[in-house]
Amino acid sequence: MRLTKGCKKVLDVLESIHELSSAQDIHGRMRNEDDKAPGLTTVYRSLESLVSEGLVQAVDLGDGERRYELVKPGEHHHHLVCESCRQSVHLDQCLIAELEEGIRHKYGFQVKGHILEIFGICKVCTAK
Amino acid sequence: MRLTKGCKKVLDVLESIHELSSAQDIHGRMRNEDDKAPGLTTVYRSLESLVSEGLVQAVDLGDGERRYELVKPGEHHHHLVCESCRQSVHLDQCLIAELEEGIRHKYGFQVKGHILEIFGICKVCTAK
DNA sequence: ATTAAAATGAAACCCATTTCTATTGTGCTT
DNA sequence: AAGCACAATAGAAATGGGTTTCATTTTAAT
Ligand SMILES: [Mn+2]
Ligand SMILES: [Mn+2]
Ligand SMILES: [Zn+2]
Ligand SMILES: [Zn+2]
Repeated sequence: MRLTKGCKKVLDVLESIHELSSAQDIHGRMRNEDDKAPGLTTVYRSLESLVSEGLVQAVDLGDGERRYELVKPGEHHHHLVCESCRQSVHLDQCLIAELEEGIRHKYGFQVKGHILEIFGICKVCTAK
Repeated sequence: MRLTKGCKKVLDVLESIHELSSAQDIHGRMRNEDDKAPGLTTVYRSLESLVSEGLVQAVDLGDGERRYELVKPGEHHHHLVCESCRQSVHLDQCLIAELEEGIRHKYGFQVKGHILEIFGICKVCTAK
């Protein structure tokens, strides 16, 4: 599968941001610097492709607005999301992968995926 | 805080189900057995109270529809959700609680809460 | 019984996402 | 170069869960 023009623009934005961004954030940025950038529908479609390609991960923070970010191809990670400043710490390793074997043994359950996000107050905000 | 009539009806339904149910599920059930059961708004409000009382937990499976279930007061747990039959295994202990101390040490991040759900194929569905 | 506070239901509203339809762009064939 | 088939796109409209608003009904307190 090929990267369409829309996908490339979305990738550009994601490369320049490096924070979790919603589809609308991304679309807004694109439209800021170029009035005739792809429409919102195309952004959604591009994100869908990029996610299934493993170049981007979708993150669900439970607030009804999915966020996206670049990841190392095929990998994923989780976050410590600060409820005060909304910044997040991007964890370097998945805490769940190592549990999969145990879960399969104990419950006969084949793990295919998971959601994990941790909320709280970050170091900076605690200091204030 | 007192349990209103609406809350009690919602609790009744949740006691009788013992599976993750959406607000609309719950409302539907209530309306099935009683045409003039509380409206959907009241169901949402009741769930909100019950959650903040710690009697019910809200579960986010990332599909935009929150589910609810009774829990031991003040406790919470996570699930292995089967993508084939949609049933879930209710885990007996939280896998994250024990990591909190480490996270605080390593990142200076005070953990307040988290989302964790695991998806895959359950034992029964694998057998088929 | 009177009155204030809490709970309720119907409808309006919100907003991210999806669907639908018409249009445009791209590559390939002749 | 012109024609054709198909993928990609835009934009509007529909969807759908959830929340807000507000008038009305219940409940509790005096
Ligand atoms: Mn990240
Ligand atoms: Mn459960
Ligand atoms: Zn993970
Ligand atoms: Zn937990």
